[in-house]
Amino acid sequence: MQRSRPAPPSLPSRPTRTDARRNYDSLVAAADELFGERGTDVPLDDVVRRAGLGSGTLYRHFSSRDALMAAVFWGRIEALCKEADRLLLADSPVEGIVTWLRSLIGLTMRRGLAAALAADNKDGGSELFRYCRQALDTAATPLLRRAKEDGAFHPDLEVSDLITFTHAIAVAAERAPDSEEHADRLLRMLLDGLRTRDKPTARL
Amino acid sequence: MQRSRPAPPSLPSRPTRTDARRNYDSLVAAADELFGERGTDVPLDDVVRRAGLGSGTLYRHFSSRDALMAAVFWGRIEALCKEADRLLLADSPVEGIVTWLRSLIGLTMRRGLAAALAADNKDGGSELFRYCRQALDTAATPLLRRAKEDGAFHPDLEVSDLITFTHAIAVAAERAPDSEEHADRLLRMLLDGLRTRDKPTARL
DNA sequence: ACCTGAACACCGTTCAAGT
DNA sequence: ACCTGAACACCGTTCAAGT
Repeated sequence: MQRSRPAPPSLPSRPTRTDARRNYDSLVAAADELFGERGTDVPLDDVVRRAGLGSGTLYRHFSSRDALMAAVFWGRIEALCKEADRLLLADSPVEGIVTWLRSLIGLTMRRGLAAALAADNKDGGSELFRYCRQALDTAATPLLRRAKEDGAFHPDLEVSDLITFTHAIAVAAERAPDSEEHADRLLRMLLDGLRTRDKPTARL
Repeated sequence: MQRSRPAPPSLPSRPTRTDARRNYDSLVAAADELFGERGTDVPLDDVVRRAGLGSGTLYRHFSSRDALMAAVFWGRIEALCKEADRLLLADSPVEGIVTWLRSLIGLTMRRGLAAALAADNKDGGSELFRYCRQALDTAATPLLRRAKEDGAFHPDLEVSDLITFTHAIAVAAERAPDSEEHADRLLRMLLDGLRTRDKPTARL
């Protein structure tokens, strides 16, 4: 049950040499800051400049913008996957997965992460993002299965589709002033159905 | 009831001079082809080259890539808006809007249009895309209102959210081999709820 | 008025020289 | 081993010269 999760295919590992590791960390820290301030499409040159390094150093450690993004976000994604494991022990299967979906939205909303992960669907997406998606899918699978076994979710629902919808919520709520509440409202509607339940009083 | 829909704020109008109009049309045609073949992020230089023109001509007619995309897609979006008007006369309010949502997915799936419209949420989005979104919102509003009056949709549901979810479906189904069916399945689940209905047999 | 294409700017990426 | 920064490539955008 404690099987370790493998690292992404090409996630650059932290170097061992002291100066190299310091540079690596500076780059990740600078990128984290700038991604937050100005979005994940900030010029890499600015990341390099804030880290006080040469541009070649960035490419030594990160083969692409995606690799840098993965290094910045991977820690948080991993934490989210661990949370999924913990939530398997929740009293209510439904509460377990809903709590997790809220956490997912909390991570992806802002920062443009949701849009990046959602857009990654297309074949052109990078290997690293596909790996992030897959890690989230894998983590959520037992949560969803448990909820299905409880009869609480549509049997045809696939994890990847559930997460895709969740990304849509994050993207949509991102612009709203009360993004938290807006996201919650959308999540509730998504789970309960945009159509009202068939009640005796409603026709059809 | 026949109120005319205003043109987008900066949608470039077709020039009157014969040679200019021919160039304009060549650019739109070339862009339409290349967007279909290689995605909407194809280099503008290639569009210019296929049209057999100078690069300055493109910028004379289209102030940005978005303006070009708008010119390419605006006709189809307008047609979709008109379809919404027609569907207001459908026998069943629910069928009316569901049919329209299917058409919307049909337009946005492939071509990366769904991703572009969805990503446009963020403030950085262009004025033209915001206009496209708004045109779709405006067209769908009476359809949704009618369905709500019929008691078929959640009263809290906003048009923009419904369309956002629909974009998510288009993005998600785009990669699937059987995209049409996949999209249909997701749409059905979205409307009916990802959670199963509360049945006497299911607990909670 | 409109068109052309060379020139410019921006940014990602590489690589020779240096530590 | 790793770092630097100049050099290169790509692509969007402008503009002087031409019709």
